[in-house]
Amino acid sequence: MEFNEKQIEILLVAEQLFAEEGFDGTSVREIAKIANINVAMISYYFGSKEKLLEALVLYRISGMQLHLESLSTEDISPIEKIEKLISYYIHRINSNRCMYQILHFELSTTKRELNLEAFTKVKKNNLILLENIITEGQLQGLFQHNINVALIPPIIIGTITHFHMNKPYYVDLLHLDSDEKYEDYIANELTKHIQKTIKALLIYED
Amino acid sequence: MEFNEKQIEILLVAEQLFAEEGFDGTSVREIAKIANINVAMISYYFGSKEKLLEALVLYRISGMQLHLESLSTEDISPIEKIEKLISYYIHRINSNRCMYQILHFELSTTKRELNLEAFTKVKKNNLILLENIITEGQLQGLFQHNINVALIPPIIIGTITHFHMNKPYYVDLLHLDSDEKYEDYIANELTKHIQKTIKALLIYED
DNA sequence: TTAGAAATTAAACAAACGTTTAATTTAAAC
DNA sequence: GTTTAAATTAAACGTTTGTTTAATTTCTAA
Repeated sequence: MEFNEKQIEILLVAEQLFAEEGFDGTSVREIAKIANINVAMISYYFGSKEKLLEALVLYRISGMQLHLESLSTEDISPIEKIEKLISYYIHRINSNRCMYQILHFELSTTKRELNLEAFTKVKKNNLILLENIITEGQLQGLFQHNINVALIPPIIIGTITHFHMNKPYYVDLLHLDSDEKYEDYIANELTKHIQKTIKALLIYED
Repeated sequence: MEFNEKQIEILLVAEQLFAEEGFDGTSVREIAKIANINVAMISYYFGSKEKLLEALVLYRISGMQLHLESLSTEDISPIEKIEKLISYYIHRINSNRCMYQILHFELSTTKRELNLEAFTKVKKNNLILLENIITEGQLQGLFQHNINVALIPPIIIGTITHFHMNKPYYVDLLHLDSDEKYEDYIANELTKHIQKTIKALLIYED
């Protein structure tokens, strides 16, 4: 599926609005107004509001796969690989914040049936990559053996997502009184915190 | 604010629907139908759909404070206190799953301005409790000192929330092919996993 | 038993919704 | 320059939305 400039403009406007106000909280007229097009263009291009959402999800997820295949073969320690993997992870969630927000809702609503196979595939691929790194670390005697690898991504994704969702609360609590400070905090403190947590979990003797 | 049986029935129906289909995805007629009342009763009792949401949030949050004041003075080790705190935490999120789902969305939407002071207060209280336990552990030489306490709740809440939101994915991945298995997994594996993670983080030497 | 308040109802309200229509403009191909 | 297809438009479509009205029933207290 390929889109022209106008279609992409509509997709981007829809993405932001869907993230901010929810799919059901966003009207096609709102999208059309901000994208500077006629309402009918949405049906004309995408068929319907719901198909617009499907197109958007597909458009974003296709570009979401981590480009980390090379990581497995890099000549650095498993610990460094974990650190790299986590910062890539965080970066991806950060740069796809709106889409994650949308998916979060769509995953838990019974209203629509989105085909999220592509998303599942991405997640499973990343899990295998993580498993490989951990196995490598275990073979080198660096990591413990009784580790539930499937529950590591939830820590990473969950923590960041929760942080984003409760932005006002953490902005207040941590005095992040500018967008720059907020972004910096995620890129530094929060990233380090998660890296440290996962490292601790891998090394910690139960 | 006190509610009679009929009002509570409406609140409970609304809670489930708001969680499943979102606030904007739920119509007052749908609520009325399931709650077996006339649509006008919602306006009659609560004023409006939006005020119904406000009432619901208030109704739930008021009963949400963890009853853990006693935990500080219990005669168990800081590690055990942390473990207890986490399982209480998880239990609370589990038994307030719908409300968390609703709050998650309402916190990140710009559509409505909910007064969530009460919720913030609960969170801040729990943070203080956590800080006290960690300080106690540090004084006993059990925990490290360079710990960002404010970032510990996000790990706990974020991980569980993420797990719930991606239920279909984890049901498939972990073969949790019945509701009982799913609940058991949260109460056992996932809870232990989070406890282990936090303990590791507190003990791990950077 | 009766008066008054509270609860409940069906119907109507205007506004907003997603979508379609039919007419018109723009662009591309010959 | 003409023809044909694609893009764009304003208007209208039928539903559904949250809310209000006004009439009626149920309950409560004197």
